[in-house]
Amino acid sequence: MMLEEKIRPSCNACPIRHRAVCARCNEDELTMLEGIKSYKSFKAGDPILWRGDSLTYVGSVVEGVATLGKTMEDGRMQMVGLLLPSDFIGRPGRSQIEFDVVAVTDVTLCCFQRKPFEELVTTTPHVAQRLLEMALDELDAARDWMVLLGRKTAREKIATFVEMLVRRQHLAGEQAPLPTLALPLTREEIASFLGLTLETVSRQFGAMKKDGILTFSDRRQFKVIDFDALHLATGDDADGGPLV
Amino acid sequence: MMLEEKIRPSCNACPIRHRAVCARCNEDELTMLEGIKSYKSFKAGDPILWRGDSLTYVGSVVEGVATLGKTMEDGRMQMVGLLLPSDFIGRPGRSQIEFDVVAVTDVTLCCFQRKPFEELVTTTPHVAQRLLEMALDELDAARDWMVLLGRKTAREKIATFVEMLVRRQHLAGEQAPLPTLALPLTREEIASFLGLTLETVSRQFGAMKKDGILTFSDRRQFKVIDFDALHLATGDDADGGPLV
DNA sequence: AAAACTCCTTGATGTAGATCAAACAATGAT
DNA sequence: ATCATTGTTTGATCTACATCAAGGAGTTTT
Repeated sequence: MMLEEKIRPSCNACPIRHRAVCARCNEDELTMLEGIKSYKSFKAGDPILWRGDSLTYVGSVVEGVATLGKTMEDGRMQMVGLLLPSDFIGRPGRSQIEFDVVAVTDVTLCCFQRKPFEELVTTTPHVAQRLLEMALDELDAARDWMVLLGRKTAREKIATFVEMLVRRQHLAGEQAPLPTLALPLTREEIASFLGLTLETVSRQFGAMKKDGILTFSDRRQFKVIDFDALHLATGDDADGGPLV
Repeated sequence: MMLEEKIRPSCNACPIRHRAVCARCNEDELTMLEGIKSYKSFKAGDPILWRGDSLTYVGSVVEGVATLGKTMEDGRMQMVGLLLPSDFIGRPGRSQIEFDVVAVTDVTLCCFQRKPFEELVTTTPHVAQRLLEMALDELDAARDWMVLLGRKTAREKIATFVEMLVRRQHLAGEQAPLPTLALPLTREEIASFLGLTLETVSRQFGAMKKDGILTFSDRRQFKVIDFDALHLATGDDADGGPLV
């Protein structure tokens, strides 16, 4: 909730506070959206959508963390996205979803019925445009992640992942110099995001602790001590392209 | 050219034959598009766009094959997309491109000036909608490729790649049972698409030849002998989700 | 027709990270 | 308090693929 307000101040005026669509909606459109809107909650661990499920809703994360992934027949699993507050779920124009969506913490979604939502997309250029913009952002992020999966070392993967978390959580909070950050995923979940095993993730966290880049107060609570060293360890170039 | 006509018969009536936008354009829109359209050609090996280049055009591949990729500072390279005829290049709403686009064969593009094209997107819901649809398709493909990069073995990667080529080239030609297919990329380029080295690619092709799945007449010309074995080798499930 | 490329294959060796295995928290249940 | 359960660390070993190296097979250049 706070997040959306920070990103798009104009959302304050919008009863829906939905990053995707409210920024330039007029009164009629907002009323219409309000009518097809509902909030849904999921407990940590709950599946939200299963591959092949028919999509009766689209929406976005209001609170909590969910993952987007695919499991192969023999059980190998790859996460393909991390859904944090303000991220969109579902695809207007598609009746089915291709990936599994799972709540990793308690999650609240703000949902719109898909059919009427698609009506809105069809008739309202700025909504379609905003969704296109978001889809292209996600596409860039997915492609950057392909570089990570295909070419980066285990250490570079971990560093990139941590840097992404910092960047995403920084938007929400203020510019405090050394904030303690929450690690919303288990070692196993991180591993399946990075194309590694949980043991390798654990060892790399250990190494970065030893190298004075990170400290852990709790297994799921950490601080970045040396941002420069962290960035250096990502293998990305100086300016640091956008990643998720 | 033939390709677009097969995919969207309605494009026959459209002077532009541009899969992205012409399907439901009216006369005014077509005239407008015609005015900002131009064809551009590139020789095999030519860079088409470099990361960070400002995008003055958007467009799509009419003929030839191009690759989309990113090179890390130390030279490691990952391809993140293969651009075949009808594929779109560039992002309305973005002034810069995040990846390198390179012609691997001689390439012809059909280009539109970005600024006026964006005007059209802003004012014409069905164009924005069509672009959204395409972006979501690409996103699904990118995510499937993330599963490949993160979790598949070398053999599975090669099998998946070959199956994708078959699928893409099948749309163009007719349902001939055993067509000879062109391998548009070198071993090195395939390797950088699959997150492997060229030696591993070569060895895996060798193995699949020995196993009676493929035959090569030339290094760049092959036939699939055993489609079932090929699909089995991909590691994907029976129904075979869409991949590029 | 020889030289110089570029691309590909094949072999020998090395290694990052997987796999196997055991023990150690932290949490929650009885 | 004790016992499960779930997540994490750490160690020993293994292996798929990378890396290093050399030679072959087509092209293009001279």
